[in-house]
Amino acid sequence: MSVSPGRRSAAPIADDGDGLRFCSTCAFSDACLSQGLDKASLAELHVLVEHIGPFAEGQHIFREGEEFTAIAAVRAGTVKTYVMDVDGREQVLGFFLPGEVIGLNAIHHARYPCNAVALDTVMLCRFSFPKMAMLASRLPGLQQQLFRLLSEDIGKAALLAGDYAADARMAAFVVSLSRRYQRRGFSALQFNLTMSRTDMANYLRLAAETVSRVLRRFQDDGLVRVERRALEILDLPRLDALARKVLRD
Amino acid sequence: MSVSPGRRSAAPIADDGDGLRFCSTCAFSDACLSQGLDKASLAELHVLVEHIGPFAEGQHIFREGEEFTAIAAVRAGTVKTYVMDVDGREQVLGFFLPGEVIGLNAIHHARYPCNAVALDTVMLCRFSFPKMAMLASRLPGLQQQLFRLLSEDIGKAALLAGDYAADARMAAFVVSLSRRYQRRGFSALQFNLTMSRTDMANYLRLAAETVSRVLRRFQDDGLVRVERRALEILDLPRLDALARKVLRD
DNA sequence: AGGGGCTCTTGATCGAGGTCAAGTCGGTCG
DNA sequence: CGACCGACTTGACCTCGATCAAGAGCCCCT
Repeated sequence: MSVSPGRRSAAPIADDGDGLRFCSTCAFSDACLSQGLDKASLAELHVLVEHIGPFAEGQHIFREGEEFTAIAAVRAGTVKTYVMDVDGREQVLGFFLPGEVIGLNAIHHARYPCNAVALDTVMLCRFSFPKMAMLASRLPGLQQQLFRLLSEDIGKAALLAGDYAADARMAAFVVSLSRRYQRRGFSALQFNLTMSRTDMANYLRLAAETVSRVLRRFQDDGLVRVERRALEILDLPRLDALARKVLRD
Repeated sequence: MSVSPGRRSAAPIADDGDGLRFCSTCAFSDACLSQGLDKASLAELHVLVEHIGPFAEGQHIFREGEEFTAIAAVRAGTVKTYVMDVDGREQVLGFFLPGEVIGLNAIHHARYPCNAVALDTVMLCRFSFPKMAMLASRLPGLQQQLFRLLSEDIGKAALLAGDYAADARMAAFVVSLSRRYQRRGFSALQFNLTMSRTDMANYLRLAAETVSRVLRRFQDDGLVRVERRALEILDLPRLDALARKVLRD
């Protein structure tokens, strides 16, 4: 990606006797790229991995307009992507948790169309995209997985586009985080909001004050317990119901 | 796609002496799939094309939940994609003009996540996706083009997500249509709105009344001339300026 | 400890756009 | 031709969330 990475290291491959296995340091974070691949393919994919980081809070991973060279899976921490409005206001496009892939929207113009910044200490698995594409030509499973990831992001982006009430947006956001953490093996009911209220507000297209008020109301209604950045979900079903309009599962 | 297509025909390939050429009946509509491909690749791609249609106004091309088998390039007419809200309200996701590709967001779940309906008489070029993916393995140019198309749609979807004023949304919509028509060789300054005010409103997340009022204001300000579905752009620069917040070029 | 930043919260007011209601226009059908 | 029906327009009012303003809590720093 850009100039900023801390350290780099080749990815070690562990052999557990049964054959090649994913290296423990990035096993779960690669999951979304490697789902459905056989061991031989995994090994080939693994050669492409470059572990980079740590990025400190506030450090940029790439910036709008930079040449696109690689996609990256988040291994640890949270990445925020955003663009700057014509009048200098930040527009948050998304938050990427461990296991999720950043940079997919850069393929089209061969330039990153947005900025990506670390919200806390971030570790990444970097994949050269040209090399990845070449490999995908030989590995149908990998190609398919890339198509799937890209296609998934189209839907995700459309999610926030609706004109939902502030409650529905907020609930959907919380439920989405919960599910994504759960999928990666974290607690679904207790986690930290790694982003500021302002970031959440920018993402949800609400004012920061509204985020505050809605969270307050959620707490008063016994849906969640919020204290600073720590969030506990107390009534997931009711939260789900609120989020349903947006998430449409 | 689903059960409804009218006629089907194999795609004829014309030889202009200089070698294989795209058949005239779908030359431009395939453009976005075929950009950057050499002649040999084009010929291979062409074998996959199935011309289907015409679909009459109101006829569905696919429906939410149906098994995903193919993507399709619009050859003529306009396709609207939409989903139904929990409380039965239509949410318009997009309009697809000649040359644009529908079905890309279905790859992920192997099911169409939305409905697609013809707004007027629609002709399509249908491509079996499994076959297309296989071919893409052999033709790096095609694979790249598919990645690009998918990546492009991620950005497009994010476009509407911002919290823009009604004017900006409307202007961006008109400018976007203008550019897309122009790219396909149609007039950039005079075209028909093939969708109803309600559809536009649903797409732009506005009330139909607001769409009416904004168009009225645009006309009073000398930006456009609207009469029923016919639209003429009178002051593109000023319209561009209004749209800028949204389109960010 | 005591500032001096922040992030976040809470309250008061305002406005863009939604909603409701009533009309107008154009097209279609008996 | 006239009645009807749908798409569209226009006006009056109201609501949700933005904005403005002020205060509370937390953290870092000397």
